[in-house]
Amino acid sequence: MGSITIKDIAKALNISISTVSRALRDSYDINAQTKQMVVEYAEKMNYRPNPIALSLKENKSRSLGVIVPEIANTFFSQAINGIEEVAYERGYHVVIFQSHESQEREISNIQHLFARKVDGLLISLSGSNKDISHLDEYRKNNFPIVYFDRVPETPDAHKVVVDNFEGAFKATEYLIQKGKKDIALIISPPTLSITQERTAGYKSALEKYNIPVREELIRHCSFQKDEAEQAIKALLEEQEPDAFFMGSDRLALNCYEAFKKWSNRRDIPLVGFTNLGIAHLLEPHLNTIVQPALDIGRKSAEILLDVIENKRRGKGFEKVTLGTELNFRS
Amino acid sequence: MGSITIKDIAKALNISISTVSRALRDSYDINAQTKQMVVEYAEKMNYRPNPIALSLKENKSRSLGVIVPEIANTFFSQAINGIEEVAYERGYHVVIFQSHESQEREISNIQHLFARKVDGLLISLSGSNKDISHLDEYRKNNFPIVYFDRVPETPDAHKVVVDNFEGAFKATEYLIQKGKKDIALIISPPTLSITQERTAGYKSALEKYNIPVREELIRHCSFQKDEAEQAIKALLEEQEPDAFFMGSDRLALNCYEAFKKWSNRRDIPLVGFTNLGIAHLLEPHLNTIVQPALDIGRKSAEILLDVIENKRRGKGFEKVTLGTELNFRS
DNA sequence: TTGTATGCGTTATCAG
DNA sequence: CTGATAACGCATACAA
Repeated sequence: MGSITIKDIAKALNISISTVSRALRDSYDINAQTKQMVVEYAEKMNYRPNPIALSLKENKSRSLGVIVPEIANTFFSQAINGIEEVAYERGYHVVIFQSHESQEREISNIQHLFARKVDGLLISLSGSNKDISHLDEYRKNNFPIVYFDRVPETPDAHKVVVDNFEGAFKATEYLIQKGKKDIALIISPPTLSITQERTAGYKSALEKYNIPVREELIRHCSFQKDEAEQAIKALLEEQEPDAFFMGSDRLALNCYEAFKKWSNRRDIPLVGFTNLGIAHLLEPHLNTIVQPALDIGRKSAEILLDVIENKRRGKGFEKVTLGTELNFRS
Repeated sequence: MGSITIKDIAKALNISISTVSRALRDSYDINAQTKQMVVEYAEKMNYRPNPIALSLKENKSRSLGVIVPEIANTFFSQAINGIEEVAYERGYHVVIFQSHESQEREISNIQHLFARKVDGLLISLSGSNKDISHLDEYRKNNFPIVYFDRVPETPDAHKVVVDNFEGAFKATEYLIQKGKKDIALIISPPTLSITQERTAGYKSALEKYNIPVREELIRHCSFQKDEAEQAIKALLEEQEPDAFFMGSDRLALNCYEAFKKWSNRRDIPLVGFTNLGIAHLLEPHLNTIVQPALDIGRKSAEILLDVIENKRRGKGFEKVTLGTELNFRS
């Protein structure tokens, strides 16, 4: 286990450290025999270059930082799966942090990550973010960052998102086509990009079918359970909605639970933006708009690594929009 | 962003690098004034020691490796939460890998982790493991390892588990007290520690109530969906069980789904060993035995860090057993 | 083609 | 009390 170094190899083979380094690096100017000897010996001794020494030398770590609000959330854990897949394939490893929806922790995570010299950052913004000024310093210095799912407004950023507008539009349209008119929307804090886009999709569908938008049917909730419950309860008591659209992943479950607690109406259809795998097992049924989390992760990592490795010189900022998958009961 | 180094400070203050280092380290023999000057300047310039340089010097990385079968699993993501909490508190960061239930990937992860010079390893073994011979090398060298949830048999290891026997016993007893006698058990591969303990708990409960164990009611399944489905279907058709005990986390959901598909009997109670947060929302109801995942993670990390930091000299190997929480509908 | 020297950021040892 | 120097593992410019 006592890891072997190029120094050990050099000593054993009676050659200089640099020769060993060159042989292993396949550098120019190296005698074929010497090279073979070194490579074979290294193989035999199971030599592995010390990544820490490399990092120190090259001032990079071959690691990517990932910040998500919460790991224990199907969408994010699936996205992380995609990120890891691509990262490991390309020789990077992944350091995961959770912001727990707190901007403060997000900032602290970012500092940690930079102290650790990650080569790039993948981030889905916390729900309590006012802005991304805490990233300004890095953005100005062209530090590689890719935002996914919850992205900032600025066009000067790489982003991977789903077509939130379309997903919300389709969901609302589905409910309208079921004859519903008073469709409640429970949605994430207005600061988030997803909130705005999904709300717009919802309103646009209503407009298409000439249904007036009732602002009192729209409620913003952060991700605490009781908030969702309050919203649902108030809506049920005050507005008598004939359908519910839960516009955000974790919110969807909290809302579903609250609905089940406060209403036994089975004629009120429920639609949620969620990657929860078990929605189809629920009674009453929860129709879902599912995000291609794995692909989001993959694509984000690909862009980030391309940026890091300078494989997209001059290409400018990219925004990738993926489609959503609709699971509606016919 | 261009991180400032101890060298920059020395130059700016016209003193030597070593003096700066000492001032910052609060080492012995240092003039109070000099120290103050350095500390203030470092503060002002937002100096952060380069962890990579430290790692190289000290030959450790202040990072912990974590290997779990799957992140996108409530139990494991909760456990990781606990691990991270303790790790960050004590100044370590966490590198997470997934074995995807493959021993091959587990081995590759371990190699990766060691190349990265993690200071210790937290691992929950993959379901396809034959043994832990791939860890022998590290175990022999006293490399700090803590196993959690899915642990090896050897007593020469730190382990954090739940009382699987008791949990399974209680679950079975609950079903017996509901008047059930032909209780089917669907359980993980026999190689896993959890499998053996839970099966023993199940059998012990039957014995206590003088119900003969019918081996044909016990089915082992790995974690693929169709396997669970086959098992449930076969049991329903061939054995007519009057209750189901699903003895493993991911299995539970697959089995539940299969049961719902192949049977509409609502008089057959279901109990599952699972941390799935939404069990109470399901119809038919899924009674659960919940593992204190967060605490398992916390405790594992604590032990590991104590081992790493030599805070438990001479204490020998520790096995911590935590209780399960029962969510049975009365 | 190979070896020597240097530096990445830090701490520790040894002189002064 | 402070400074110079070596060392951690590696890659590389320069010298031979």
